[in-house]
Amino acid sequence: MSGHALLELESFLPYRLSVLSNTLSQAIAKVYDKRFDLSVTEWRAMAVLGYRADISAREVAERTAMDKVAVSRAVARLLKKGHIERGTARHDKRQSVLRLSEEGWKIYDQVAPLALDHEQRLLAHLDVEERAWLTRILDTLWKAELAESMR
Amino acid sequence: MSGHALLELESFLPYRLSVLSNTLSQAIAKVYDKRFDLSVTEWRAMAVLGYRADISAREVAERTAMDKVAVSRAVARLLKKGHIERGTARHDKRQSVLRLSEEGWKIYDQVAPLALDHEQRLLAHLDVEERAWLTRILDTLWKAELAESMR
DNA sequence: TTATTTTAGTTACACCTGAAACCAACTGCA
DNA sequence: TGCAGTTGGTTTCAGGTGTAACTAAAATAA
Repeated sequence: MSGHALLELESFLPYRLSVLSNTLSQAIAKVYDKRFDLSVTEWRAMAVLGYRADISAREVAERTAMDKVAVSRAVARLLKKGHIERGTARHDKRQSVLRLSEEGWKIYDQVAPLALDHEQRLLAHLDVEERAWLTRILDTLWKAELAESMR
Repeated sequence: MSGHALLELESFLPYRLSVLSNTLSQAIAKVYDKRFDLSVTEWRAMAVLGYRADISAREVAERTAMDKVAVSRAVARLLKKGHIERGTARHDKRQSVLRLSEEGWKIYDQVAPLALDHEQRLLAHLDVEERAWLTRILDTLWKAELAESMR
């Protein structure tokens, strides 16, 4: 009976997720930071634009779970580097229309395989059953946390 | 055949982990930030000190997976607020010896249950089997990533 | 039509962060 | 001893970040 709540960080779920995900993200980030001078936010923006082109900054924000300020800055940097191109939506002059430039695609085509590769090397440690559980569980937790955050 | 690697962010493991863990951490962080004026790093340091007292800053860094600069700053702020106390190790005058102050314990005793509560509410969405799988899988991934980072 | 509110995106501010340089104390080895 | 290298911890600097305030355009309402 210590009289204090027992919070062991090492087994506390939010902490474990955080450490794992940060280590993971940084490991991948380091690669494209050193080799391609891309920050995490920049790469995320490029990643969604590689998957779906001609979308607005707001939609990039939604799909990357970054806030619009972060996106605005990432977009500004990517424009300056020439990795993306920006137009204006015909039906709404406020909205931008973003897409990877030819240069951008060249970088995407190098970085995306690296990222996927890292993921595969990790997943290689899990068998089929575990992967299925993981996917399902992350999905459940994500929905739960979403609901939680709306309370 | 698009000719480009298919990287769908929504199903990319590092991305999913990152979004989930950030949302989760921030949700918890918001509580103790608003109510107790504690940053994530500060709370993490307090959490390990609540679990194991009289350890050095280096050991806090290890146990929180923060780097020593972050710990140094967190410790400085916690000292100023009076939440922790600092001594010097007898056998090594460079090392600090950190522990929660009485004030610090009072805060710990309020925050720790809140954090544990949030975790419980999340875990409530998983059944016993899923929790077991999650624990095992996170453990595996963590070890895999550690090995990966040493390559 | 005009007035009000909402939305897309940028800017300003104050804070937080990591990398590298730094200092002091310790260790290992000759 | 004494010198080289390592380690614990702090400081500095250059950027990144979130919040709030802002502008312009669009949607809504009167």
